[in-house]
Amino acid sequence: MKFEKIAAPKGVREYLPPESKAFEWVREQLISPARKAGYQLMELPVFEDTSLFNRGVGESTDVVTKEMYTFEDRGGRSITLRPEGTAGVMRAVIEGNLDRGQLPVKVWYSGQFFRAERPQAGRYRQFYQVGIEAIGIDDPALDAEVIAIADRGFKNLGLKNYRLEITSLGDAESRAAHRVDLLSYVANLDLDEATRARADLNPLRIFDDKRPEIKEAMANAPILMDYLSDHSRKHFEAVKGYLDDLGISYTVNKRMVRGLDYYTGTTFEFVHDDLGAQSGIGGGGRYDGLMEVLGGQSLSGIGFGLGVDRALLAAIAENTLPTERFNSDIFLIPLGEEMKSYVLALAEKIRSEGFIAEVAFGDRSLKGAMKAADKSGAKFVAVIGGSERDSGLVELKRMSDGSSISVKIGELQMALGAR
RNA sequence: GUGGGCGUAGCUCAGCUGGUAGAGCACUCGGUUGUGGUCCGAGAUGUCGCGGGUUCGAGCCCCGUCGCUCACCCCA
Repeated sequence: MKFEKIAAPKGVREYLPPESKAFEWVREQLISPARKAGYQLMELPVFEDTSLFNRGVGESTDVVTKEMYTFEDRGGRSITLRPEGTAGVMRAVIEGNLDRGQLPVKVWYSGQFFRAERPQAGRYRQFYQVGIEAIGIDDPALDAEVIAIADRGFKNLGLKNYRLEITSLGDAESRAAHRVDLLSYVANLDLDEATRARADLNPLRIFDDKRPEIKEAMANAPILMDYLSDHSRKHFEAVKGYLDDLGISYTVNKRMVRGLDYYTGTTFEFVHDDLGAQSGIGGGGRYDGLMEVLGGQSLSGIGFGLGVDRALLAAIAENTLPTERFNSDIFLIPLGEEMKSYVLALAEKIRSEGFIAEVAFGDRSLKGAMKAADKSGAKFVAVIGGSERDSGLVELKRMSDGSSISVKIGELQMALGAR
């Protein structure tokens, strides 16, 4: 009987050893600046009530209209695999009453997100993001710190070929004024059907079109930044000032568009130059109406999401990954069946001292076991047979140069630490 | 969802104008008594993505399909 193989679902990105080590490292570099800034972990479900995203992310967004993994569960509830992180965090903050305590609420998260898009380089149906949210304080200094935390993560990775673009999408008042003028401008353009449909959903989208003829047509379109209210303008100027003081370089992109409806005010994007079409490695911004829309208080918030998969691709492109591979400290080879139990116990003891100890399994020849030890990258090897057990002495062999010393079995841990 | 490119051993690939599959690396074992990385020898591994067609005969040609990949779109 031969069974057919089952492949992974389309578009998922998996990280297997040895590559998983690089993934783990990248994720840690990206999130450690948030921990150091006092952000605390929030561990959330990967699926939520569908209406959370419909309302939170926005009915007009592509994410909601055509990219969500939505299904009915056994209780007849409509469930969606989370396509982004902010809506879920806000839901949990409201539900857990975190907004009733000390503000700002500062949390970080890490995990998988899901969008049913056509996969391509750097774009997967299940992808990994780390992110932070700071909720409840509307202070431009906080905006600057949030951006600085993201930037620090990328710097931790050793990345250089990326840039930070910022803009302000203004408050509701600024946007309403702009929208009127933009709609009438776009109405006079000669657009194809698909583009017209996108324009009707959200006219800002047309700013993001990559086709030269569209870019040209939009050259004289009204820019949101020219419609900012006094409050929005002052806030944005202050953010830029803080970034300057922090020595974080940026360019103001007046035509930046974000695909999630909740963004307001300060909005930013990190773009890497070596990644092909999917070049955004992180992005975020302020979302002033979101909590209220989700049934909570009217509090402002700001946060970001960083793409772990893409950051890893960027680190590979810039060749900044650390080169050391997985190494155990010692590889123990039991000689014969009767020594296995003794060696398993010895391995446990060595591990309890904080060392990484592996055991040779299977009844292979000593030569085969030595090969396995070599491939494991172990720094030391010890062969343990009856004579070692009886004498209490073992040859501790250093794999890098083949030298060995005789040590007492009971003092193996000390020898590992010393050498 | 729309296009382009590609699908041969675990990996990277070769396969002449169609004659029923190969290399390198990796893997396993061995080169005599309990010690790896080099070297030598031996071995295992493929429904040539899948289905159909043309042909005496298809990995090579045709059609379809699935998958991967890149781009559009969108975004992390």
